Amino acid sequence: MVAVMRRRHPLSPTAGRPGRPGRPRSAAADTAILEATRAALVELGWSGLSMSDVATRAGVAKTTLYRRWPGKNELVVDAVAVLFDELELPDRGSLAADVEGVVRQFAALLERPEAKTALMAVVAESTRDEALRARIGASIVERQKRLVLEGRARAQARGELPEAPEGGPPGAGSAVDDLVFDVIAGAVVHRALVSGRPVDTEWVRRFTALLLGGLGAAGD
Amino acid sequence: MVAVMRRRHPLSPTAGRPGRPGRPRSAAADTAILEATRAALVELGWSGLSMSDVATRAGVAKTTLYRRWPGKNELVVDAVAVLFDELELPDRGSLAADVEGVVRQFAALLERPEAKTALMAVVAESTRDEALRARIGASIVERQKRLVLEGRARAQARGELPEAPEGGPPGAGSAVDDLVFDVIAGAVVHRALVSGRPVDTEWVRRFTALLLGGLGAAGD
Amino acid sequence: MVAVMRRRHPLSPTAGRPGRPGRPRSAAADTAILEATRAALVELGWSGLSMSDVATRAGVAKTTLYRRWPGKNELVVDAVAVLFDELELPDRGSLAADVEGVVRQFAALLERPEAKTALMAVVAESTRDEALRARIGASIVERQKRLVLEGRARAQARGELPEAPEGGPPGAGSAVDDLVFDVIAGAVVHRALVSGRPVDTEWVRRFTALLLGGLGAAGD
Amino acid sequence: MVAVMRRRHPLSPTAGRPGRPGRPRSAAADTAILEATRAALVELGWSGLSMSDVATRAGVAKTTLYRRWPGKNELVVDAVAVLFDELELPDRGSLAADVEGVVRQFAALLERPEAKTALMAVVAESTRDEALRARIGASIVERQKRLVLEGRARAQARGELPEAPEGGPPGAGSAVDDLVFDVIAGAVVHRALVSGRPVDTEWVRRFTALLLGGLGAAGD
DNA sequence: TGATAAGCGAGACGGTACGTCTGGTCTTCGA
DNA sequence: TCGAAGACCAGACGTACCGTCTCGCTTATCA
Repeated sequence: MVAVMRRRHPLSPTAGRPGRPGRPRSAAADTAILEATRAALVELGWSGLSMSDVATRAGVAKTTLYRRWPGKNELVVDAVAVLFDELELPDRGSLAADVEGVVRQFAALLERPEAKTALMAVVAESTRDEALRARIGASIVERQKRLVLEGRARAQARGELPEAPEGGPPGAGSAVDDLVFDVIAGAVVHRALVSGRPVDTEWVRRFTALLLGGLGAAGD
Repeated sequence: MVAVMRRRHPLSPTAGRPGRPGRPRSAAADTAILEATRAALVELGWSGLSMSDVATRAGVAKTTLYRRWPGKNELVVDAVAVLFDELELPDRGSLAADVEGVVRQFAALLERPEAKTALMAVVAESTRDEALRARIGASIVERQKRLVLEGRARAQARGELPEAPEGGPPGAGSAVDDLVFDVIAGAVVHRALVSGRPVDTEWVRRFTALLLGGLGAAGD
Repeated sequence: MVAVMRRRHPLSPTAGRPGRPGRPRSAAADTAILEATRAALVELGWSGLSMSDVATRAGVAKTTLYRRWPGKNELVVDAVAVLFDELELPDRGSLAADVEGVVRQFAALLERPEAKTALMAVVAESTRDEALRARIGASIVERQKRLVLEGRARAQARGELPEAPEGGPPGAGSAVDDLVFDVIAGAVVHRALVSGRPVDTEWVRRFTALLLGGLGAAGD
Repeated sequence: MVAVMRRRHPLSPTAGRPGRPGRPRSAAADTAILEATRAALVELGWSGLSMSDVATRAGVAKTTLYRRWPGKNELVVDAVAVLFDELELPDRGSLAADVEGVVRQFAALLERPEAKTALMAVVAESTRDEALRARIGASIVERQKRLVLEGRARAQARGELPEAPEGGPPGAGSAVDDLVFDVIAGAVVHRALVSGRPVDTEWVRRFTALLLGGLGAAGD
């Protein structure tokens, strides 16, 4: 017997079954709010962004914001999550080329000011907010990780990597997938945001070489 | 002939040569403030921390805080920087063991709640504040990077790694050092804070294998 | 064609026509704030009164204060102005008795600690703030002056004073009215607050005799 | 047997018998401080004046101020008191002319911005500070009142007024003197600062007529 | 001549209030 | 029932002054 909880802040904020009584929520408001949030992030950065300001930019009342998102953290996660929808991994013919592609995609994202300032901030907040961490995982991290899984599957199809021996669910990701993902995403983020140096061709080449060179050793 | 600039907020806030007129700054206040900051971070996290609260905890007036640090960002950097002073790398006899040691040190630090909540937050802020980035680099990043440089030098002394062919200054770090540092620090941070999974023995083993396996390939 | 200006701080702070959108201002807050202001004046005096303290006493947020009054000066003027609403001049049958009545009314007001400490202070501030002077004039001075005009009109009706020959608006007050008002109010205030002596029966008798004795001479 | 109290803040701040050990107080500092106080009053008004600012203007440390005056109130009283030393009453030949002279002297003083802003303010403060009231009385009020006493004595010498029947000390001032002083000073102050109108020739003429006309009646 | 004592500048100190801003909530009206 | 508007409480922000203190130094008197 599962009690159906009344979720006040669903991931898709406007949702709500159609047959519900009363005036339906404006879908246009959602779009305007998320756009306004990204614009505010670009202009003011994470710490300069305020809910009131977003409401004003979006031409919306503060109540409307709080009815859809519980706070600044969640709003920003949703606002930048759409940027990660654009991530794609065209087949470049070899594992090495695909890895370079992934790295460049991550790096390109991190150069967008709205992503740069927001990502680290919401991760920081998520260290004390389990629900926020889950939202980030679902909206952002999984979208990134998908690329890694795709790349691995493609390489196995090409015969560049052996088939995974383990019997987990096919799309779930093994321990090696997790490791590779942490290494790729972590290294790029650290290079770009902590070391503050460009993710340029030379660096991508070296990094890819290191990763591929080490891949065999990590599988055991 | 270099003009010595009057730094208003030096890294060591109390400094100032002794002959300066006026009542000297209380060194005890510095200690109390930094301790109070760490305590507040543990209890309230980054976003819950307020300058007023730190002042109250430290038994100090708000003016005393602002006289020494320009804002919350800088204060927190200094408060957590001392945690990185404890980092050490005992010689464990082999490169692999030393890498595992470094990884564990980083991971242990990131488990401390004051570091966990603060590090990502100040990095996020630093994306829009060049001075803050420099302060983080000097106080925190360099302290971490030192371990990598030491480990590499030790491995070279043992003959596990070839002598670096390039002629830069010995302690400065080559492109490979930078890469290795970004990979290690980035992967550990990503594992711990983004993926939200433990940096356990198994993971450390796999990661070290990957890194060492790839090291030769990245050197070119 | 007169542009209607949007007054941010009208004399009656809560005003605003009913059709205005948004939550209306709480009328109860107004009352509580003005009462709290008078209480704080009695306890702490003008210089000890602080906006924060008034807000706390009134059980109101500071923003609510500042939304209605631009500062301490204006708040205090409004808070003490209501004391002057109680001023009345019952007909005592003769000009001399009426003058004594006015004098006693003024003196009684100046014995109230909230008026004593506030009146001089806001007048002092008004020497460098034209808007404040206007507010004081409308809220306080005019209320006092009305008594003088009434007393004069009554005396004329009784035949104790000749009809005013000049043709100004009947209620506006002539130069003699102004002079008499300045003499009465000024003398009482000076006696009470500067000389620091009681406005007792003897003094009132002497003062009234002086004023009435001189009235004829001043009319030319 | 009167215990000689060690007065920490004598009226003449620099005083102190010459034989006292230690470095004597700088008399130049006194002058500079009082001048700086008047300048600050002109520029910033009473409420804008701060001890720190006065110290800076006078080229003096804050400690030096507080060693001489207990606070802003007392400092300002002393600073404006010297303006009242200039008051003089040349013999103009008749009581009426002398009264007009006194009135003009008061009015001229009240037109000086440093006096205008300071006088009412310190009187307001004095309503809750007995010592301050005494200081104002001695430094300011008595200096004004002296003119009234002189004028009365002169008129008696001329035969314009009867000799006072009472046998009090000659310079002390009778009840009528007190009344006349309160009427003159009060009316002028009220006209200038409360009503906010000029003390011009016409007003002075009318006021003097009223006062002299009423003088006989008040004496009983 | 040297000890003693006070004054002096500079500036840090613990406090308090300022007036503004933001976070979330609540209350009104009109759609 | 939603949405816009805006008032509401709470509390942090960073600044300004308050009046006191702690320095190192100077300038007097007295022994």
